[in-house]
Amino acid sequence: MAESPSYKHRKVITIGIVSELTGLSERQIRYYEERKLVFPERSPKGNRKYSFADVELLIDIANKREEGVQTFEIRQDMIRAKKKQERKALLRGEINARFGIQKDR
Amino acid sequence: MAESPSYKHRKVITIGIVSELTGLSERQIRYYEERKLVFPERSPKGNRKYSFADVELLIDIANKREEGVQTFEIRQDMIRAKKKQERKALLRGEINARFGIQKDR
DNA sequence: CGTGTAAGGAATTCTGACACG
DNA sequence: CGTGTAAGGAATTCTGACACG
Repeated sequence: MAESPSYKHRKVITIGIVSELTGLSERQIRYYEERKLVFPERSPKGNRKYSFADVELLIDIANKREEGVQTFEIRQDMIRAKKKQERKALLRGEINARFGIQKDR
Repeated sequence: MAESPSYKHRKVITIGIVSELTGLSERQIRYYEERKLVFPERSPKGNRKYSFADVELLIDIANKREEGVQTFEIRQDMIRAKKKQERKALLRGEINARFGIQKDR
């Protein structure tokens, strides 16, 4: 089953701590957002909030960047990966429609 | 097996967000620290950092407080619970010493 | 393109204290 | 005892921009 949207995906970490956790500068982190690689939430007054999943993603991005991969390519790969999993989810959905688990019985 | 010291116990949440998450005022959160109920870490310049486990603990504390339980009693209960689990850990340790898993073989 | 930096302002957090009860 | 609040300062974060390359 999918993991609960709990600890790993709750957006609660401020940019300063993300910076410590990833070794990236705040400038870099904000720039990757500008390039649509990460999507922090915002506090009422506009402060960015990240999840552990975001932190891990940023570490992956940092590694790719070290290899010289451009943000544009990283973004393409992310989009492709996402579509791929969407197709899988769709497939699962179709299967569930025929053989899926019955709720309430 | 015990959960990894990962997401749930990493101290990465600032007090403002903990306040939002728990519904407690920052004053209350700091006071419970003064009464030795929570133990946040500190960033280099002194800002408090909490874990999701701390957030859950604070919610428990808030519930107890609503029932009129004083911080002193809450603390006593926590100490008792901790000792209880230490005894269990000790017991496990003794058993492992005789029948435990061997490392390196 | 990706990142550093100085700029100015707004929001956050910290501590110690007075208040009430 | 538990919590609110005003106080003053220090650290954080934000945006838009110039710089270099």
